[in-house]
Amino acid sequence: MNQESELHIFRKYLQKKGLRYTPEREQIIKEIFSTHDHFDVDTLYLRMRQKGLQISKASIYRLIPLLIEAGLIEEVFFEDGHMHYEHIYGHEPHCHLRCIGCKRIEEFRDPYWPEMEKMLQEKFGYKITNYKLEVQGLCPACKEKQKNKS
Amino acid sequence: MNQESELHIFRKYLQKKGLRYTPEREQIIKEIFSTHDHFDVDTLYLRMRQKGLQISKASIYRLIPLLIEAGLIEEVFFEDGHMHYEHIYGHEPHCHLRCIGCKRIEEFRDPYWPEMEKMLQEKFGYKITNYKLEVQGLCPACKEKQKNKS
DNA sequence: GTATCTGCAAACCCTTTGCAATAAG
DNA sequence: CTTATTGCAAAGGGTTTGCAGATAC
Repeated sequence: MNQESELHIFRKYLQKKGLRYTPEREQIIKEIFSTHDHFDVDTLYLRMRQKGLQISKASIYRLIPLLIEAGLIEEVFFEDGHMHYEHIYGHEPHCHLRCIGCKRIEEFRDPYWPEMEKMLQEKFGYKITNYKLEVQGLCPACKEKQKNKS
Repeated sequence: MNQESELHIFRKYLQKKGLRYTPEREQIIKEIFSTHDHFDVDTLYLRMRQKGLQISKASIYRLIPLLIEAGLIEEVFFEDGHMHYEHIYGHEPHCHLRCIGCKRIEEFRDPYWPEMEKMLQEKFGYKITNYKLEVQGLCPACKEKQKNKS
């Protein structure tokens, strides 16, 4: 939950891989974990520029696979022509409910997952590493708007 | 399940929208529904070329949003830099279990979905239109391979 | 007849990559 | 000192689009 932990985990990951801890990487990670929100490369880049941090997009793009492998972030969905990411370290596993009208995203816990996971392991013999549940629909406000149109 | 139905549904959709039913569109749809598999634009395009059908990629790209809106196909995942689609008309709703090793995909039914849907509708007030559950892991064969490596 | 559709090629946009200079360990 | 990293700009690759001719209705 606090920034030290993510940086610490990432440093250990870099060490194990023989990679280097640079000021650029530190700044990017701090920026990513400064909010609890999903992010995409462009938004992150602009956010950093606005704060006067001079980081190239290339460095962000090159960092992302490392953060994923280190278990700190993951791809959540591809939309509007680009990938969106979210933190996973320090977050309860959760699913997304997205409004197709206003693009709002609600998060919720999947109470059935433990049973489902067991079922999949038994039935298919897989070692499960990851799951992603995404539900789409119309939020109350957009539902209302749509009703008024028709 | 049979090709007439998809074409029929699509014709009705076009009519309602004031759009046109062309030989090109018919050929693309027939090709898409000639298998039960997922597909992507490039593979579909090459498959059609090999059969001697002269269709431009642009026509495929322009048709896809219509097929989605008509409820015949849907985006399943973005991988290797491009989108993958699957039929939904005439198919039971199902989820995907993908092996991160060999990229194999198993399909399964989610027995908990009806309850989950009800829960989401009650808790968030959404009108649910769509859901997508994707599980990743290692299939038995790839699990074995990985064990031997370490 | 009129508006949509087609194929082509160019444009677009996100992402990756080659390179030379820099810096971490 | 050695090897990874940076920023830049160019290349890559999937997808979209402008256009002029063709065609569904």
